[in-house]
Amino acid sequence: MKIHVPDFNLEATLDSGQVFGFTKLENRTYEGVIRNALVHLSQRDGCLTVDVKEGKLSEAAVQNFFDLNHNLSALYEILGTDTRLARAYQAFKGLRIVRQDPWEALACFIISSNNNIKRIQKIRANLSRTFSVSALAFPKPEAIADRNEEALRKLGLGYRAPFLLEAAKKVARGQLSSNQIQKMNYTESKAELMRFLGVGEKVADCTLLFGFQKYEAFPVDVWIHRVMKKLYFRNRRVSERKVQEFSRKRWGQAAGYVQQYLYHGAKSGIFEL
DNA sequence: CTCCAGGTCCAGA
DNA sequence: TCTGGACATGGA
Repeated sequence: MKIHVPDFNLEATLDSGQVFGFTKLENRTYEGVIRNALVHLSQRDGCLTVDVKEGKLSEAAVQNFFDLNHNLSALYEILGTDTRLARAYQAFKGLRIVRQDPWEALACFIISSNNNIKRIQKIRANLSRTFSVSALAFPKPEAIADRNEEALRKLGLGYRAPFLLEAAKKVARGQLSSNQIQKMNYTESKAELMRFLGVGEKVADCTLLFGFQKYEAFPVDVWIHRVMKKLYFRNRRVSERKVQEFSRKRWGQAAGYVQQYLYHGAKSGIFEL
């Protein structure tokens, strides 16, 4: 399958820490799962090649997964007119926020707390290999809910094992209905997610942004804290809470996208932290 | 050995 | 409301 993508950056999208299930193979090809289909992905200029290895996948599903129908002109207006953000715009134009499965987003970001990307990817792979029907697909909540804490600890979950187990049970039981969250506004849905043990502000924001397309969410992790402190607070001491309030007020419905460009920029070194 | 990683929880001001 | 320390695990 070949898709014309005039405004898309596959590498920035998959390498910016929003998904943990894609691995880079040789010659800039990515392997991963989109809506239960195993795919290989590569991009040459304005053409995205989707090689479906297993399962079925429509072009519309790919468009949906990569948020390709989202007009980013409002975002580009912000990035292009703020001199502090211009570098991220130049470097990553076409980076899009993937529409992940909500349960996978919740689970992976529970795992992400006080952890590093390599280990998050590894733990996710361990979960898929051990509990899922197909090797690279993220396991259903039921498949994890049936296990015990010790089984999860063996996969490297550490002290997060009970968090993931409880989350899986609640979701499997239908206590986190995606439809329900989808209908709630940002504040309500965030409070609902934060009822889960192991889900604080940051994990809730990531889940809402990456799993529920609540674009006003602005996850503040150590990198965002650092880069925002430098760019907008003259390197003066500022709390995560203040950074979040400032950013959500300044960027509104584009906050989540701005955050993703800032995060990838901070980690790539373009802001010289 | 110490420090850190897309934080969160808990206790004590 | 805000701050400091503990927390599994593994790599640097």
